[in-house]
Amino acid sequence: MPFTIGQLAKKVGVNIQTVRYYERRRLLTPTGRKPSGYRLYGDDLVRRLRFIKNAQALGFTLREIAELLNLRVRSTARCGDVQRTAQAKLLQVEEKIRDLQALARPLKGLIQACRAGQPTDRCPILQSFEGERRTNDAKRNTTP
Amino acid sequence: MPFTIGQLAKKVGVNIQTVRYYERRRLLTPTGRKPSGYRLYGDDLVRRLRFIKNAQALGFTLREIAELLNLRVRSTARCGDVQRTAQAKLLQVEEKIRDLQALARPLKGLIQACRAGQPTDRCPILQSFEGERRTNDAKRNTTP
DNA sequence: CTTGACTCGGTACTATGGTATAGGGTGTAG
DNA sequence: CTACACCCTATACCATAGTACCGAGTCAAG
Repeated sequence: MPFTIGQLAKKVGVNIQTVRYYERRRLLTPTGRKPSGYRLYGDDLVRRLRFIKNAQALGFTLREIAELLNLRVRSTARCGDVQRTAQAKLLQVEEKIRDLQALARPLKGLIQACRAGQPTDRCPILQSFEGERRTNDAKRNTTP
Repeated sequence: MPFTIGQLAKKVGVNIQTVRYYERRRLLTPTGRKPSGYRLYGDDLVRRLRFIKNAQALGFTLREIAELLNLRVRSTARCGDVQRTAQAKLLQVEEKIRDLQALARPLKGLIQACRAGQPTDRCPILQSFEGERRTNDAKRNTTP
């Protein structure tokens, strides 16, 4: 019992055009087509679409999301590639987690300060992550 | 010993145009100006600019970043606002952390599988976050 | 067998976050 | 005092991610 693009879009809460856009970007290929040409989707594609939207909210670009989705061990060959990519993504993810934890701290402090009626001078948020790491951003060109 | 826009941009590794763009967006006001009109920046603005770039990599929009940067307890008045915003941001941050941890798990599994030479059928990443929460996205219009 | 909701592909438009370029002024070392 | 690197404003342009609209075909209920 597969469903149409409109039903998929409604289930996940995205625009129909967006679904078609992801198809052009090779992120979300329909399970099949009706003879009429209508796209047909199964539940796995609901999960995939949700993944895309969630990953986006974490600061991954569509290009990076495609990379994540293509990660799997097909055979012993190409395993080096997969391992390298997965390792790189893992480092990226772990850094994001650290940064978010650093950001959570002053937010908690702020909530405390409010409760205590203690004015906090300057901006306490700035104390969170001051590093100059700049790990991210697939879009940066390394040789300008 | 404040410095000019070019030096600021170089310190943080962003384009000069970008710094001016953030100024237009009211995210980064120079400390002062020379009589000639040259913008002048201090070390606090280096930190602020780094914050902006880091927060962006975590999936916050410039609008959200401005909100974060304006969070501080000025007086006992307006404290309700601050507390509410900080609380909302904290929840958002904590959800991002959970999602990233969920994403880290299959990445680790993948690296293990590679080492063991165990092919993983299908895409193991998809198992990470399947929820339909959709907390994020300040840009969604609530009434379409 | 018509009507209304849905879908098709294609093209055009939008918002966000930048980046480039033009035309002119500033600052300092030689 | 001039050459060169830097800065100014302003405007134009770009990529990414999405959205809207068009004319035409599809599908199911009445």
